[in-house]
Amino acid sequence: MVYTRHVKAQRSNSRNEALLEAAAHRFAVQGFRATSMRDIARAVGMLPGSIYYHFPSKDDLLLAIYQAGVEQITAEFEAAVEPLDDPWDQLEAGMAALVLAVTEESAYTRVIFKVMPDEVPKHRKKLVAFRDLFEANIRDLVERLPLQPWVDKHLLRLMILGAGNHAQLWFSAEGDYSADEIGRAFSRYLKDSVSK
Amino acid sequence: MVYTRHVKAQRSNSRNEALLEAAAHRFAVQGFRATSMRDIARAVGMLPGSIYYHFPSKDDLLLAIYQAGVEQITAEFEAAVEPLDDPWDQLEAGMAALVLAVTEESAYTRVIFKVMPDEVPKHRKKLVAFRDLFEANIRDLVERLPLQPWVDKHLLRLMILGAGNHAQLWFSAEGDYSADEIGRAFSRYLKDSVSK
DNA sequence: TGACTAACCAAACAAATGTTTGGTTTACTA
DNA sequence: TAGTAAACCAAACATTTGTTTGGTTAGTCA
Repeated sequence: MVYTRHVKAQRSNSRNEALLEAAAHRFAVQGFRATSMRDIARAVGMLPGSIYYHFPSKDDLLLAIYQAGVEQITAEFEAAVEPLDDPWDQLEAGMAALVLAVTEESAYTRVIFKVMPDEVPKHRKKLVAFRDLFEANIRDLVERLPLQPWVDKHLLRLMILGAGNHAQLWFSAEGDYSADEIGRAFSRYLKDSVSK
Repeated sequence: MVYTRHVKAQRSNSRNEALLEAAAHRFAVQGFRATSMRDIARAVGMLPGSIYYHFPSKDDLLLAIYQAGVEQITAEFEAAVEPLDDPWDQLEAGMAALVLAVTEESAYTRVIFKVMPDEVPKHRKKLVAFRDLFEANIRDLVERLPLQPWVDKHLLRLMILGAGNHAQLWFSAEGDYSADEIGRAFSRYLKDSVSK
């Protein structure tokens, strides 16, 4: 019984991940509504109805992707920031990690910035909560910066997020800039203005 | 004959604008795909099929909105920037105009930043062209800034656009900031860093 | 008045959508 | 080897979608 469950979990996880990967890729490229269950099924080589053996609905598919995406980007973000001591070095590394997350090949993180919570009313609150979970990292990062007194930390955080988020629209893997270059450039464009 | 056409144009324009206004509002709030022709029809008080007397398709509706939006935002942008002499004052006013455009009540301009060209393959090229038409204004604005030699004008322009664009996601009309405040704050956060 | 047309209605259509249902295969276990 | 359950197929279902078609109304013009 227990052993049987273990085997099931293993098998299920294998196809589960393939499904999540394929769905995430489509969601990141085409968006949520423009991606049909038939698209996803075709990508993993099964029939549309078969997806419902693994996930109860399309909405829940996105929810799972959101969760995986937040876990991944948070891990990447912390790995890039925590080793550094200087807050401005942290900003530089953090923005680089952000731009990387919205442009990298792995689609889980990209979905978070491509698909907005309003598109899935059923899970809107949960999706917002997931986003907040990540954005708290940026909030903390800004909080540690020694800023001029006239700088609004709230607005600065939203500016950082917006600049990074927007990169997904124009970033090209074969382009002139790497995600790292972009993130670090953005942080340089801010530092001397707002720094104390 | 000519007179008849004139009358037709007048009448048609009246309902035409009502349709565009309603469609733009829905597109700006819910997005393109999430808005059905039935939604739009209900908003203007007619049946879905009747829309096709005024516009040949849903895609063409968006195209017309895009055009109107670009004309409006370009006009607003130039009206805000041209009277000013100092390039940095122009940046401040330009970013304020940008944030206003993505958040203001009139929905035409908001649609441009909400609905991406890829969502309407039929008119993708034309939509991109319309966007470029506006973005050229920001390009010119950045071009006039006296910048440090290490500043990449291309990246700076995209950062400005991203920060402004992103405001549509969190701006609240009853919130703590006006569109003007936000835009001017953003420009301040950049100026001293990149200025020569 | 009578013809004409702009503007709309009423109803349907074909296609695509998310999802359900019942059956079938495959592999492991007792 | 018989049985069990995971994993999937095959086919349909109900709904929503953009759109079309033929008819109707109201106002204009000669």
